[in-house]
Amino acid sequence: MTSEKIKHKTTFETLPTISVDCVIFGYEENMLKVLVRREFVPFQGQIYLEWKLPGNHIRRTEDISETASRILKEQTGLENIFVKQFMVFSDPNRLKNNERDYEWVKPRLEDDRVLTVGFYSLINLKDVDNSKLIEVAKWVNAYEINDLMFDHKEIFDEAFKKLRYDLLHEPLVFELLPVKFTLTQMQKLYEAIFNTTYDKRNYRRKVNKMPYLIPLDEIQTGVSHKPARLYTFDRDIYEKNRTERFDFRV
Amino acid sequence: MTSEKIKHKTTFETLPTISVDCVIFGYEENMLKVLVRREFVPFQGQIYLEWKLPGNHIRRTEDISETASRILKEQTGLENIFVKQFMVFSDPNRLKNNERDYEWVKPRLEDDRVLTVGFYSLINLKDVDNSKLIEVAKWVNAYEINDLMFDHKEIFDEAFKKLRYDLLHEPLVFELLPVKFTLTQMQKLYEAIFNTTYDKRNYRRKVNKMPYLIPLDEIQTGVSHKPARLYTFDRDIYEKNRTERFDFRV
DNA sequence: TTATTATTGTGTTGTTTTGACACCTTTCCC
DNA sequence: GGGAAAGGTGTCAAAACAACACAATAATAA
Repeated sequence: MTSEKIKHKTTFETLPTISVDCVIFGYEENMLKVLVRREFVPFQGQIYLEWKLPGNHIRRTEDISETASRILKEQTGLENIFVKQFMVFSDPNRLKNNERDYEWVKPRLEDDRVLTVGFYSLINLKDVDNSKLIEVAKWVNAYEINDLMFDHKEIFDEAFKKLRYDLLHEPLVFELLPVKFTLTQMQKLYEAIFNTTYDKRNYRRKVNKMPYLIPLDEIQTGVSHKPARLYTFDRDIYEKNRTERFDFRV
Repeated sequence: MTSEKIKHKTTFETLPTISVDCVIFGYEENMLKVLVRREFVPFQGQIYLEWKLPGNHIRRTEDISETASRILKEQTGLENIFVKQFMVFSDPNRLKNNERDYEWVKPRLEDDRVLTVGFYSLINLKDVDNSKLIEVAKWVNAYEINDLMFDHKEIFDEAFKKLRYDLLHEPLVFELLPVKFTLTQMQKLYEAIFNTTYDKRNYRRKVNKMPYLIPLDEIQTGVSHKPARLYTFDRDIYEKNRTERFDFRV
């Protein structure tokens, strides 16, 4: 029984100097959203309402992707979600730069020198059961994130940059869309991510070159305009057709 | 004096669960090279000659870029060199997958659960004074790296991938070239990195669109063919002209 | 001195891609 | 039935791309 207890302790033991912070992107109503957590921060006799990214320390027995997936499960109730590491933040003073935030976090830590690995995640918000969403969490328009605890704004900015960067190489938008979607939904998603607009005809010509974008024999229902044709993403075709770019920046 | 001694200890204190491993790229004689370190590994009565990437634990007071630069200084004697983090490797068993390597490394560690942050670095080999190069280090053709200790081959592969990936966004090749270089030198460098060939006329037309590639009024000397015109990279122009790509993968 | 070698530097053509642009068709709601 | 709000479509000029050969120039050898 003692040996069982020690083994159990190792499984859940966290490494005090390493954490994972997650930038969880979702898409809904033509808006790119990010999940933030609320905290009440007492400071000098006042209570401040603050927002931060979800995060946690890694466990001794975990790979960091497992940590990220665990955080996601805790926050949204979802499993098997796309997660990708994007950057390490390792300033020794990263938690100390704001006095208020530091006073709040210090008692929660074993060691206040914490390196964090940033992960971004992409969620189709149709899959999110809001009753499973952790009570203190909220989806915020990605373009309205302007003040977060610690260096979390910087982490968010870097994640957003990396998402755009990665879209040059991989069609990640499918992680944010339902299984069946219209071309316009996808267009508006790209527009939301890149904060730009694409000409519909040019965009349709471009995406129709994606061998893994499959037109369905179904159309939208319940819309007060001409119903759009539905499409889906074929992961097998995508994997079979992946090619590397032998290309460089001018 | 006791307080001074404690302060000194903190400055150099390393974090036992976090390290940095460096993939140092150099370019010479039309070959892309990588710096590897030799180790003699005793195992079951035999001594094995092994190669690994340079690496070290981070210090409590260091940002990981500082760690990477410190490793570079140790290995090559150089300072102010381009370094970029590319990936975190966090498998809890990453050091244990090979028994021989593990037995060698174990006594050197405080904790055998070590997360590492991979950095790649780009060096102009003309800047390297080989007398400053650490004795146990060697430059190896990047295409001939096939067996390294621990997960270092995987780290190397990922760095190489990221280098190519990043070249889609930034003209990093200038970090590998001397201040004055010929267009053909640069062409062969791109060819070495992408392991492909470019048509000279098409390549020249493409690079002549780089606003930051400055033709000099100098030509090569000491060559037994028509001397090529020299060019240089203007970082100020590059920074002024940076634009983001609103582009996605088909 | 001349010939040889090994490069450097250059333009053209056909094909493909890109950027800019407007209007008919289809559903729901009043 | 009319209006609103979309979905879906093609053309043209310009730019980019892929494929392709030979004159010019320095060092070295004969």
